[in-house]
Amino acid sequence: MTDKDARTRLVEGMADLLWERGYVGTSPSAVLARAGVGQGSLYHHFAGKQELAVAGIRRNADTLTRAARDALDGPGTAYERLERFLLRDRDVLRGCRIGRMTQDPDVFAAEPLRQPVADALSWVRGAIAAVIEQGQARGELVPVIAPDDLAGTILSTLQGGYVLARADHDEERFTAAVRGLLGLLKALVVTP
Amino acid sequence: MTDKDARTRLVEGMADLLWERGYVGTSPSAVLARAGVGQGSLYHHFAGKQELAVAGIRRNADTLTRAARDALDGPGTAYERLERFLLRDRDVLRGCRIGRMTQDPDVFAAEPLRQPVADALSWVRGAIAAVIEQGQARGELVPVIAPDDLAGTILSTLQGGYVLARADHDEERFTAAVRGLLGLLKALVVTP
DNA sequence: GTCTATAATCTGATAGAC
DNA sequence: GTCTATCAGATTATAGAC
Repeated sequence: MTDKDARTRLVEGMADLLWERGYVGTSPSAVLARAGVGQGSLYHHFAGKQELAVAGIRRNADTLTRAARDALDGPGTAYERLERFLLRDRDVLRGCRIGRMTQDPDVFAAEPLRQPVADALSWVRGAIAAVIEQGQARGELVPVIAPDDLAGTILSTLQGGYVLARADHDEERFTAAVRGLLGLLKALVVTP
Repeated sequence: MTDKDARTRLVEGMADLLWERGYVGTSPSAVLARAGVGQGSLYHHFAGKQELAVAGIRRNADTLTRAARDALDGPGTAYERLERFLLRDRDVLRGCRIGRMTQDPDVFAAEPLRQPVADALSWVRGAIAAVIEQGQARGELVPVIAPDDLAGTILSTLQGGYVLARADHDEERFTAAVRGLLGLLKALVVTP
């Protein structure tokens, strides 16, 4: 990590700390310590904490959307693709690096911070909805629920699963919620 | 509010600020300002910020479990009771006053802060599971999903619904997720 | 019990040397 | 570009008056 330039190390350090501690819980000095750079580099490359945080959030958003796309794309029926997405490897107790930002009061209030969070979650929701829509069009899924609504339910279950798991320090809370959701989704699968 | 004693006003002020700004985002001085009391009162009644926060979290936990019980208890089929719980009036954009605490790094790390959060969410999950179990026992719901798993899915959808709504500054994201969930739950209802 | 005064430390940012 | 030095203000807490 020390082989990269100061700017890159600052963005990576901020991205990690935003995931761990959120925006109000992250101080510029903590980022500097993690990145191993001096005060001057931060204020040379960025206007301040907020501008660096925007870059950190964008980085985390890229990681999230890439992982979602990798799981949702590829072969299989709609159910199989959703299952692959729901069961993909996750650092459950760390929570969602993007979803957690919505609880931060300063992120909620400042448009530059909130926009990339909203964009990333909307993108994932849209990708899930597309799989559902295709499944309904192909006759794999019973079309009793609007794809957008069901995509919201699926993404919400994941986001809420992180919440319950972190409350109990127990990944199983997340796994149980996903298991329940997969049970519900199976009822939509058209059996020939 | 000024007609109550300093201790009560401190707990109420802390509870409100924990909901709005979380633990790391709330300073003792902000609580003092909201409660309208001096520094001395805080450190007379509590050992410090953390002990006051424990009292604030307990207060918010009481509010949550009371509201959940009021919606889940009462007449109706299992589906009707779950629907009443899912559609109850909520201050969606403010998020869940208990669920949001799980994203706070200091709450996640400090047992005295985390325990009342875990207890409250477990209580609500158990109350939902009891309704499902009863519904399955009475033959109202198809018993294809373990009540505990499904209760986790339902509570997760709510917690995640807050996340999506706050990301977009739009209550409809929460409502859509709940609508999708109700659609899934309807498939479990036994039709005579 | 409640208040104000004080203090050590941290926060977010600027100045200016190299 | 990157660094260290510095700074005004906030944070968390203690001391002691009333």
